Formats: sequence, structure tokens, C-alpha cells
Amino acid sequence: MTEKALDKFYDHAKAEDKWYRHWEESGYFKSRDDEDKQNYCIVIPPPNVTGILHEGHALNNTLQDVLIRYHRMRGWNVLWQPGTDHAGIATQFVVERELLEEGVTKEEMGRDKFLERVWKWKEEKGGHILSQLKRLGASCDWSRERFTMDEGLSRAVREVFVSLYEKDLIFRGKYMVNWCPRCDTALSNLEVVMPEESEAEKGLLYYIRYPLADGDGALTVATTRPETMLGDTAVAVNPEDDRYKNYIGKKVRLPLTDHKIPVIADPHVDMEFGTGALKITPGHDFNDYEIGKRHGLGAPQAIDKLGKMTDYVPEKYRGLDRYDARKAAVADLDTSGLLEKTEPYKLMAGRCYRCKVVVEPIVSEQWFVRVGPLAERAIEAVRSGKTVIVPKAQEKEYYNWMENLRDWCISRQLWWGHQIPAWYCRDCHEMTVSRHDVTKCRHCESENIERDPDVLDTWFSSALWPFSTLGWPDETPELKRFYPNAAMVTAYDILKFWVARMMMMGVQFMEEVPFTDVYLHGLVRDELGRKKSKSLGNFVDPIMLIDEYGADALRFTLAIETFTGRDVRLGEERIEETKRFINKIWNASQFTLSNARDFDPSDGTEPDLSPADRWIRSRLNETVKAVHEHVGTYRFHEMADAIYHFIWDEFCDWYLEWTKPELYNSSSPGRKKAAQATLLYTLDASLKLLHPIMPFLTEEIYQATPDSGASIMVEAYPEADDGNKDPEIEAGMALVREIVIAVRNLRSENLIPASTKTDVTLIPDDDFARETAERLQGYILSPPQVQAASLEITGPGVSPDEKAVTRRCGPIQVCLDIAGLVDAGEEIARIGKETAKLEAELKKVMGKLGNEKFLSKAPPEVVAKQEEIKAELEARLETLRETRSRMELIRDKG
RNA sequence: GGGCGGGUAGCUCAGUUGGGAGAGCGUCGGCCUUACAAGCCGGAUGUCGCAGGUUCAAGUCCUGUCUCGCCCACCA
Repeated sequence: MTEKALDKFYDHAKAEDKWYRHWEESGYFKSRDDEDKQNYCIVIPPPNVTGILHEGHALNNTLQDVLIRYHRMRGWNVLWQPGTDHAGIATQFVVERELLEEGVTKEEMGRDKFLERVWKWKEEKGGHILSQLKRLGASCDWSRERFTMDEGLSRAVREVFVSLYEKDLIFRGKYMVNWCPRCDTALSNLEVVMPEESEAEKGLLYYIRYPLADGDGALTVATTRPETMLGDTAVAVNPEDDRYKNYIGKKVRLPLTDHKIPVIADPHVDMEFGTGALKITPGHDFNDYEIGKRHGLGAPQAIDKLGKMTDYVPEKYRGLDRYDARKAAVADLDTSGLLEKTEPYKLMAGRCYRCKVVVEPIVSEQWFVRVGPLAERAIEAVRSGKTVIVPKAQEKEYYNWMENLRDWCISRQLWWGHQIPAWYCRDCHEMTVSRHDVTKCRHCESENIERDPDVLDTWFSSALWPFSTLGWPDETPELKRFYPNAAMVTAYDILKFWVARMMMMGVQFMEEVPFTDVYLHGLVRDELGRKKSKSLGNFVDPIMLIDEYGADALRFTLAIETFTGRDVRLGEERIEETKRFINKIWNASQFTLSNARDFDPSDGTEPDLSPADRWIRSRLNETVKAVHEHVGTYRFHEMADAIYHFIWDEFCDWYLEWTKPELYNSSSPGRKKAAQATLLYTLDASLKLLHPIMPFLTEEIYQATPDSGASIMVEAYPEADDGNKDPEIEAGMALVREIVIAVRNLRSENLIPASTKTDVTLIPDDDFARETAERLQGYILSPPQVQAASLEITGPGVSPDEKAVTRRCGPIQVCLDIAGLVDAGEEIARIGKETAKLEAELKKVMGKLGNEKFLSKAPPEVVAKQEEIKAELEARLETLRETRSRMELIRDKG
């Protein structure tokens, strides 16, 4: 047998590098296609190609890897499909900035050159995040890496676009959209973000007088954006508003211009707000746009796409930036006495999610997806349970969102992205939408055509990710095998952006949901529960954490902090705790391996399982069951917790101690052999259980075990084996543990130094308890902190020595002879307190048992349980009283 | 304004169908016991936000209420 041993300390850096390379080179990450096996596929939420790993990615990918490794070890056909997203605005932004440093603008460069440049950037610097995922241990099938703009996926995008267009689910039209003047592009509603409360602008509410065109008087309107008045086409009042009824139908003179605009009545106007008169700017406000449409007002554009005043406004203001125009307008109103007053007002203006510039509603020609029909089917898919959202509470968010969807603006005035496959004819002005590039107008055959310069919203291609990555629109074997995906793992803040849209597209194009489960995890926060933000400076680079603590420590900490539906707190103390756990495992492994060095399964000795061996096997079996259950329900915290407590509390704290007598001076060769076998067996199973969460550590130790194979990651995951189940021995050992704890308690409470050995007497209530105690007595003496000089087990009915302190453990009374070692006064006080506590508990139980309704209506097993509790409490109280009287004896004698 | 989720030990939080209140950290006390002092053993601490209700039985279900947070929304 080859000599294998662990180093004194675990070197995570060395192990991570070594084993990741080993796994990758061995092809273990590659998906399998075994016909007999179940299929399990997760497609990675594609990180932006510009992305840098942050803690959210670390969490997201850890959880996915746990699921993937778990299912892979169970022998399923597993595919973790990796890839990156082209991230339209983000990527264009990065490259533009690079160009800016070189003193070139993208316009000077031209579209084609610019795109070449972006591709070059992507090849050289993009996708760095994928190598960071490898550091984390992610077991993606890297041979199948995809990019949202690679050839296959672009074809999918094209197919979907044209197909939706043909079904009239995509249309082009002039509508009001959010516009980012800095990025010079339309944005979808989701790309407009509200600033933090603290960052809200301290704006003003301006009260402006609009004089009546004929006659005296004026209407005063309130606005936060005085510059938009240059585009006003009406003033609206509520039809119910008595103050203004006379004004309806009249005209007012729009200050700063020579326009006369009507006063109209519209129920949208809130009588309580401001003056109750609302200026209407259909060109630059969503509500006003709707009102304008209702009243046929038109929507003049006063502000252009770059945020500057247009030719529509009086010459004086033309070309001014919207904020300069505001200043100018306010100044002019003030001098002409039309500015009645101003009030401070908190302004929550929407901003571009990318550059944080305040967006401007602009009317323009854009492409939209008609989401109504798509959403309907996507809602139904969740309602019917075809896709299950975990946690359940998020389903409501999903419905809420889906039922109130507006059409999705999918065109972006960018260069980087999937260019819209529509051509406009300069001759007949018809449009040609096509799966293949065209050179002629489909309607008049003219070659005088021009392609729509816009590209699609990045989320459009992301929405196809669950099937486009598998080869759709081709009918590939992968598509057949892995669609629908088994699970989608992502943070809940992405539900609307992405999950909802994947659902719509999946159901539409595959006639089948994209995934059967959606698991939504929380956001990563700092140890104080704060959001990660630049201003707080609480960002931590996960790679730095991996360098310092190891990938496994980070992964395990993230997993055990992942409570369903809640945000995850990641503080370094938590990782430190995990590091201690790793050290514990390492040391327990060293102990096991060094003590099993002379273990030879084929030496002819028949292993003789001790009660402790049977106990730990039974406990392991329970743990295995629990882990399977928890993985199946995405309870990552519980999964990690179950393994943690099994290894630390049961395997290390009890079982290892109990094996020592067998290992150091065994009673028989069979017993020693069984102990060694059980140690190895339990360690091996524990490592496998833990492997999905801590891949590197478990591989490192596994490789040092005597029967290690090529890799733990392709070993079979432990399955429950009820042959190991042993309720009888579990009950017996539970009693032993109680007795050991009782002895420790008695020693500790009576301040008996560890160097002082004491005599322990056990008084069983009946013969069965006596037999149990006798059979297992070796286990009572061996754990640390018991320090018994002798152990005597008497028969039932024996009275404790009058100088002993006692404690009851179920059917057994534990007595410790500590005459002369204990302060009787203190002991009596302690007993007094404990008696009071027990009496309170007993009273509660008695209350129940004395209640007729309880007795008649409660299930019998519950009544029996209460009887049991009552008997136990009474017995403990009796013991306490006896001890107390003995203590009084000692005190009085002393 | 609408929707959702929290309020349990000093701190951070578990608690899956209602049946004797838990973990980790911290704290206090005892231990260098031959895997581990990055460790071992033990103690203390809770009107489960508040008020009602359902039930034999409520941290758990219902109603109301206070409070913190998140998401959505067309109060200029």
C-alpha cells in the first residue's frame, strides 16, 4: 500500500491550482449524454463581457456549482452552460472611453471600424470574469462557452425577431420613450433607475402665472421643470374642480412665447397638488403625452435627443442645454413678474442605469415587443406549476409584474449589439424585415435601401439564452436533452429584467418553459446589512478573499449564509469561522488517516462493529437523507448546516473520542479493524457530502485516502442506506451522551479540577436501563472531561451515597462522590434555582394534562408525549430534592 | 398610492406541515486530555414587536396596530 499522508497544514492555494487543472484536463466538466441517465442543465446567467467578479457573482455561481456538482456526482447527465453577454451600452461605453483617451470619437471612426475595435477589445480583454469563475471552482463545461453575439446566437436572435415581426408581436412606431441624452439612446423602463433617497435632487417647485389670453386674470401652474413650458400645448384642470370651471375652454397666453394654449379638463389632474392646474407638455412627459393624445394636442419637441432646446422654442433659448434653459426661463419669468413663488421640492427624476444622467422622455420612432400575448402564456406557465419559483413569495412579484407590463422598447441607438434586420426603401418607403441580409426592397425591388441603424436591447438576446446556447434554431441533441433547463439560479433583483423575459420567449418559441425551477437568491450585503456601494467603500474583491481564505472558505460561507429568500451577509469574521471548520476537517482527517495506516481490509480479521461504529453510521445515514432533502428544496443553509454539525459535533466531538480506546489499546483486533473501517467510511462519505460546497479541500483529502480514485468529483454521491439505520443504538448512545454530559456538568458546577478524579455511580430505574448502561459503560468513561476514577453501576432501587451529588438522565440517576470537594451552600442555592425552573415547566405540563378538552381532543401521541414529559420532570425534581437534602446534611455536618 | 418581506438571546440570524424556544458569534467559568489552543468542556441570558381572535395547544394560522426595509406606480 502506498504511503499517503496529509501535510501539517492545508495549503489552499496549492490545492486549488492543482485540482482545478486536474479536473479540467480530465474532461470532468464536459456534459455527458448517457441515454439511461437523467438530464440536468443549468445555463449560467451570462456575466457582462466587461464584467469583473463581484460578491454577487461569487454567490450566484457557488450555488449553481453546488447544484451541478451534486447532480454530477449522482451520475446524471449534467451540463453547466457558460458564456458571456455582450452588454450593449456597458461595452460600448468602455471602448468609447478607451478611444477618448486616444483623442478619437466613435463618429470619427465610423461604425464598421468602431465595431472592429470593440471585437478586438472583446478578444483581448473581455470575458476576464470567466477565468475568475475558475478560481472559484466553477465546473462549467468550458468547451461549450457561448457569447450572445457569436454566430449561432445571432442567428437565434434574428430568427426570433423576424418571427415575432411576422406574428405582429413586434412593431415599429412613434411613441414616447425614455431617452438618455448622454448615451444618446432609448432605454426601456427597466433601464431607468431612481436615485437613492439621499441622492435625490433638491429641486424647486415653481409656481408660474399663465395670463388669460382674453380678459383679466391668470391661471397659476406648478412645475418642477419650468423649461418644459416652452413645449406646453395646454393647461389642464380637473373637471370637478369648482375653482376652475369657468376657465375650461378659454385660452391662456404661454409666457416667454407668443403661443395661446387652451385650458382643458382632464380627470387625471389632482386637485390637491400644487394649484390644481397642470401645464401639459406632451412632448416631454409620459402623462402629458397621454393627455395630449386624448385631447388631440400634438406633441411638439422642445428638447432634442442630446438634451438641448430645439428650434421649436423661441430663438433666445435655442441650443441651450435643458438645465441652462431652465435657469434662463426662470430668470425671464421672474423679471416679467410671472413667477409667483417657489417651494423646495424633493425631485426623484429617473436616471440612465448606466451613466446616471437624468433621462428625458422623447417621442421617437422605436421598435417594440407586444408583450401582452407573450406574458399571458408566461403567467400561465407559472400558475400551472410548470415552472416553480423558489421562494414562493417571489411568484407574486412575478405575477404582479407580468400583469402590468407595458410594451417593451427593444431598439437602442447604439452600434454594439444585434443590428435590427429591417431595411427601409428610399423609393417606395416600405420596410423589409428579413432573416437574411437583403440588397433589394421586397416591395419595389429597388436597391436604394438602407438598413435600420439601431441595435436590439441586450436583454433581447439574453431572453433566448436557455435555448440559443443549446443550438436553437437547429434541433441539436443538446437542445433535446437539456431543454427545459432544470434550474435557473439568479438574484431576485433580476426576476423582471431577465427571468420574466426568458419565460416569455421560451414558451413562445419552444412551446415549453425554459426551466422547471427558478431559484432566486438574495443580494450580498456587508456584515452590517448594508448594500454594497461605492460611496460606502464596502466592496470586496472575491478574488482577494479567495487568495486569503481559499475558494472553499468563501463558498461554504456563502452557502451557509444563504437562507431562502433573504439577503446574504458576507463579513470576514464569517469566513474566518469557516476557515476554522476547514482546519477541523483537516485535523480530523489527519487523525483518521494516521490511525488507519495499518488498516488492511484483506488481512483476514473479521471486523466487529462496536456500538459507536454503528451509531456514527446511523447518524451519517440520517445526515445523508437530510442533505438530499435540502438540496432538493434549495435550502443551501440547511445543507451546509447539516454537514457542518455532523462533522463537527458528531464525528469529531463524540465518535473520534470513542474510537481512541479501540485504536490505542483495542479490546480485540476485530474491534480495532471495525473502528478503522468506520473512520475511513465516515470520512469518505463526509468528504463526498461536502464536495459540492468545498470542492478543493475535499479533493485534497480524498486523494490521501487509501482507496482514492481519479477524483472525488466523479465519485458517487452518498445515498441513504437504511441498513445503517439503527434506532436502538442511537437511543442507547443518546443516553450515554446524556450521562457523560451529566458528569461533566456536575464536575463543572462543583468546580472540581480536571486533575481530580471522581467516583461515578449510576443508579438505573430498572433492569433494562442497567443492562444498557453496563453494555455501553466504556463510552461513558472515555470522552474528555469525564475523569472518572471508577464507574459503578448498581441495581434499581439503590439509594445514592449521602455525600454524592446527583443528576437524572432519563431512567438513570448519575451520582458523583465529591465529599469534601464541594461548597454545599452554593450547591443548595443552585439546586433551588433549578428546582424553580423545573417546577414552572411541570406546572405548564400539568395544566395541559388537567385540561379535559386537551385530553379529549389532542391526538393520543401528543397526550402520551406530555405524560412522558411530566414523568421525566417529576423524576428530575425528586432527584434534586434528594440531592438538596444530602447537601444540607453535608453543610450541617461541616 | 399599491404590492412584498422582516421585527425571536448582547450581536447576526435559523425555526418546512401548529405540539417541551435554537445556532454561530460575543460573554462568564474550567481545561495545553497524545487530531486540532485555528482546540476541548461547561454556565448564564428570551413577556418570540404590541393587542385581540381561532384552537385542547400559537414564534408558527386569522384580524388589527406600531415599526424597519425592499419593489412597483402617472402627484406635475
